Amino acid sequence: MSTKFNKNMSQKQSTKQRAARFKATRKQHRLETAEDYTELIADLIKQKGEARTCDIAKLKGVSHVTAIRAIRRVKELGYLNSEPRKPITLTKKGKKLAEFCKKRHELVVSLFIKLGVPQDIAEKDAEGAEHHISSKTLDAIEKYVKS
Amino acid sequence: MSTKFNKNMSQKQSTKQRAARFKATRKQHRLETAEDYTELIADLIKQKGEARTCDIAKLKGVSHVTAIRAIRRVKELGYLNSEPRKPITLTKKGKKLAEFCKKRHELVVSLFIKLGVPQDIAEKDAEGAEHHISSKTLDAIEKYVKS
DNA sequence: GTTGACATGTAGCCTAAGCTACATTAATCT
DNA sequence: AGATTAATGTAGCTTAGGCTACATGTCAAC
Repeated sequence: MSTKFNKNMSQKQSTKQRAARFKATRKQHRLETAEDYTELIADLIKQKGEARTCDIAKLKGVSHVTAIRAIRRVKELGYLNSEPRKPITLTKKGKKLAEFCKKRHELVVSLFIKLGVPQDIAEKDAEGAEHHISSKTLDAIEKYVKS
Repeated sequence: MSTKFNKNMSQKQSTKQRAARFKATRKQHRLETAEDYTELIADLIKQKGEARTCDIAKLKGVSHVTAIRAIRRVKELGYLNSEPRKPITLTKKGKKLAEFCKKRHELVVSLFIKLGVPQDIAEKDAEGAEHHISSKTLDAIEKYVKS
């Protein structure tokens, strides 16, 4: 029956679409670490002149071991340079990413604040949510925030 | 020097605050699986009358093995009942969670759409972002969406 | 009542992100 | 210079979330 056929097809389709969304979210999660560390390092360099492992670990709220290993992976992704016992620097790619992340963070926080959320909660919620905001949505947020 | 002292103190404070935000985000990530599966199961029960492992795996876009193990953990958290080779049901706690997640998802999607984001992108971005939206921020979003 | 298909379960592997405990290097302070 | 402290690195463990390959259960259709 055509009705049933169509229903089944559309169900299958929406299953696929939904699965694709979940997959995209998981992919984004794998990038979160890189984004967080890169942004943190940019901040430290701006504020202190250099980014050292122990400060990164403190800021991130993890053990220095966890930080060391995360930094190694972010390095492998090409966002930073690090040599043993030397402060960390960002590559061009890393600087770009940090800039984008900072802007995105600020826009999401601004959005929440404009909606009436208190600053501290806006910061906390933005921290997790921002990584999943695509550039199209970001554009829309920017328009609203600046209107 | 008092100035330096205060600067150090406030820096330390903000480091702690920032670390706390990251920790909260990590904690939220650990709950994401539970939220996703619970919501998915509620959907399946509503649509098909029952929730079976293989359908959950398909919807989530993972292997059935991954689904089985995730379901076991969500069960341990008290959100669902599952017995070998039987369809899964939600506990009272699970039903409540599913309801909250559904509402939250819809509100976040509505927010993005109201900001001018196309439906499909809104859905995709909401999928990842929604888990990090606190109830206070959700209230603010609700007010805006319904205004 | 067998067969075949699909659902479910088990074994065992990988990577990421977390940890503690211990080792080493560097810097600072008598 | 030697001792202390702080930073960095290594070893080795855990848990969560992925996977494939193989084993078993269930059910329907012949």
